[in-house]
Amino acid sequence: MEDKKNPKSCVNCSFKLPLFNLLTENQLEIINQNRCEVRFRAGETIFKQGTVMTHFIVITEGLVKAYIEGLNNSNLILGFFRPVSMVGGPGFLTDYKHHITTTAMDDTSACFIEINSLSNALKENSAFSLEMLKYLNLVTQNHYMKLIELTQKGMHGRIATALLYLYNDIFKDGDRTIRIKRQDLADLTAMSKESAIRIIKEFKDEKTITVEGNAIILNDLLRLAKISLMG
Amino acid sequence: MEDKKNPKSCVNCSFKLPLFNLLTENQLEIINQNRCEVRFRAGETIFKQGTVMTHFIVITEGLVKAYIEGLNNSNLILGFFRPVSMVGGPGFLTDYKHHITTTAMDDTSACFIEINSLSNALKENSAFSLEMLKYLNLVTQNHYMKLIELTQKGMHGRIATALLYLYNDIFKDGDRTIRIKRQDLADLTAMSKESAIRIIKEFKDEKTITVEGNAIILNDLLRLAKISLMG
DNA sequence: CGCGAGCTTGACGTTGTTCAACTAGAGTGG
DNA sequence: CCACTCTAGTTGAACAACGTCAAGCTCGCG
Repeated sequence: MEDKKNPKSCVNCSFKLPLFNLLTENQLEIINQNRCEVRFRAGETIFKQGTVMTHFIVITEGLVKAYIEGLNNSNLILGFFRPVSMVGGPGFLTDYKHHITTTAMDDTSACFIEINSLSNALKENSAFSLEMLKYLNLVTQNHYMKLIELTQKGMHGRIATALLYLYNDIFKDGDRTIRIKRQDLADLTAMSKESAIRIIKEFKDEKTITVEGNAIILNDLLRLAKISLMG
Repeated sequence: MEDKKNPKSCVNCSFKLPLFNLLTENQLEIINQNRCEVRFRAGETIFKQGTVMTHFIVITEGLVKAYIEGLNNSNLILGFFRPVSMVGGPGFLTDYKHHITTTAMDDTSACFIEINSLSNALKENSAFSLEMLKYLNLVTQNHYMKLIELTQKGMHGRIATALLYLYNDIFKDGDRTIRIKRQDLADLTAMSKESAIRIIKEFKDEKTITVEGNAIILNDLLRLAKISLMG
């Protein structure tokens, strides 16, 4: 972890989320004075479930995994985040604790926004807080989908959905390659690592995907979509 | 369904949620002018997943079931609601669609609050919108718990948790009796009706509960809590 | 070279679903 | 009053889905 000088202010930040364009220069300046930027190496924990929530985090570089630490040391991955994403948490305005853990998957930069300056901005700026409400509602829609996905689909469908999610939202850089560890794929789809491996092998044997170590190439997106719908 | 006269205004409503005490008399009056109260008979649908979301609903009487209509005609019950509860939905400020279906379990009264008057109040009143953010975050905490519950526990644990939820939150009227249909218990715990029946029978055989038709008496709360933690 | 982390595989047991049949009770119409 | 029907509950047997355990593998790295 390395602290960065603050060459730029939130006011003219090039990583600014659209959401923050609703703030006045003055409001941004106050947020700017109460933030810091931190770099994480791959594998490091950014914040941990159960700890006190003092900051909102905005990912400005790298790749982050967000997961719930559940029962018997098994995790449920809620999703991955690329720049520029806000990673808050439902502790805000409630118990001010983190309810999830986030770790860096690649070397990652995150902007830590102090929570009080954020809630002040929300109090002062109603357009901003309505956008925040909208954001939370989108998150909730995702949770609904995830609940149905994980409770009503078989393993093939869940893996197919996960692969398409990773392809569409996380590794959307032109080619059809995604990179993920087997354990992470299992934690994303709520199954055992061995089961995830077996499904991946089936997809490989039927040429739907090609596997090269941690890289998975999606050959047949249509077939994956079909399996995802109900496999 | 029977329309009620409007003898009272939101301003002095006795069913008002604490949240709404943050509004000024004027703001409440505007909401009052754009609301209506509707009675539903047991079994009737209050609003249905997929339809346009024009109103927020506040339950003032009765009992309501909220569920996601998932795959293959199977539902996932998110929870039950007693007066006084707000039942919104993540369509607010996003796609303005209902993402869940709600039905009346008993004869039920609901206050329909027009969405524009609500979002105007949110725009004007920052304390109100911060409380709304808080409310949404609490809902999200619940979704996290539900995700872990449904993906990481066995059937015994899920049924025990469901029984305790119904006892603590929905049927908290002194005695230890809850009332629920087997199919609803299955939809609440993401299992088949037959499986729910079998677990209930096991609990009955070991005297943890007593069953009389749709009524279930929880004899051994401690044991249920233990099973709920990891059964 | 040896070590450790992640990957892979097979055998096996458990968990949970499906299907089909049967039961009980509540309403309905003759 | 009796058939009839509909819904909800119940049960067992067969089956499928999924997890666990144990072993062996690969590969990068010190």
